Amino acid sequence: MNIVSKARMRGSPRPISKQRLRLWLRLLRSSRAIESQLRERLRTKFSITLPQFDVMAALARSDEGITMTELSRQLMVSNGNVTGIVDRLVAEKLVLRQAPVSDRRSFIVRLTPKGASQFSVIAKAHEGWIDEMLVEFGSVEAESIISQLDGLVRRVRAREARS
Amino acid sequence: MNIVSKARMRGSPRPISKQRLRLWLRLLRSSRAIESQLRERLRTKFSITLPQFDVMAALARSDEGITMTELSRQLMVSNGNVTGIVDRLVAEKLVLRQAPVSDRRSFIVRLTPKGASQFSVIAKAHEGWIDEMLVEFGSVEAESIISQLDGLVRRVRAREARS
DNA sequence: TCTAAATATTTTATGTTTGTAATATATCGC
DNA sequence: GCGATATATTACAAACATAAAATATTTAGA
Repeated sequence: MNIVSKARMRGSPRPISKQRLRLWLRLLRSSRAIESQLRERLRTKFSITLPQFDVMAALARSDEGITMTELSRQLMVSNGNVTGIVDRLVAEKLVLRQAPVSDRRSFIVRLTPKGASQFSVIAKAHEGWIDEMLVEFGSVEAESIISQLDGLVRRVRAREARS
Repeated sequence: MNIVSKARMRGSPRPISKQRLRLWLRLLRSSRAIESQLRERLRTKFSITLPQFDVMAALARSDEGITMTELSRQLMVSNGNVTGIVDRLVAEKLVLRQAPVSDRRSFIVRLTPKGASQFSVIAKAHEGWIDEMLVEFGSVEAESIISQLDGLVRRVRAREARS
């Protein structure tokens, strides 16, 4: 019998399910805190929204560009949604849609040269902001939490597929 | 000199700033994965949105109700936004606005009896879902991550105040 | 004390992002 | 070719952010 079960038997006010709930609330609060910082800085320093930056980051990872569906999958955002974000980036001439010859249903989205060069500047600043905000996390801690969160996401996705 | 700096000197492909960036991306991905699960379950099982649930949860923590501004602060959501969410909850008769005698600028928002009783049912299910999703986190791990995330939020808030 | 400026609280206005559902078009399997 | 599937867009409503406006309170100064 572990410490937690013993604690519950003694009527402790902190059963494991409450602790997990607290963990979730902290996870949520941290994400929101970081997101709102990023959002504000991207807006004031670079006049771009966070979702738009996220799209550009996904595109920057592959030279040939990626499809709308793949974009939606990577950003964990509905596909109907990606359309609007890409539309605005296209209007700014930061990305472009290419019709691939193989499949006329889909579009390949790519960074324009202008988009790529702007992105590299913004990404550098972005990395610096994150580095500052997460400065208390050392290498070992970071890797440990990363692997735990990966496990969490796998579990949630499996659950999702089941339902 | 620590391991990380040594690794950087040898030209390692994983400097600490990249690790922190990865940590941030995992944090974001996990939150989104959990959020989308919660959102879907709240919608299908209880016909309520996640933000509406969040508001009810904040209200449930204090019997006397709280002001719009306090609600906005706790949810980390803009105040202009809370108005709409509360409006919808008022329309459903789950919460009500009360004008306090002391300060006629503000409103106290409270759960109605109907809201309180519905919330307690939903909250129970919610806690179970979280418990399942975070099942891989034990008590010690959870507390450790919680305290690290608390530190992170403090740091981000301090940074925010400075700028 | 009394009034004007500063501050606080909320709502409204506008635009972007989000989700779900429905639709249009293209591809694939049979 | 035809039905099932895949890809993207459109339609609609909720949620979000920022900024401005409306109202109430507090503070400071004459």
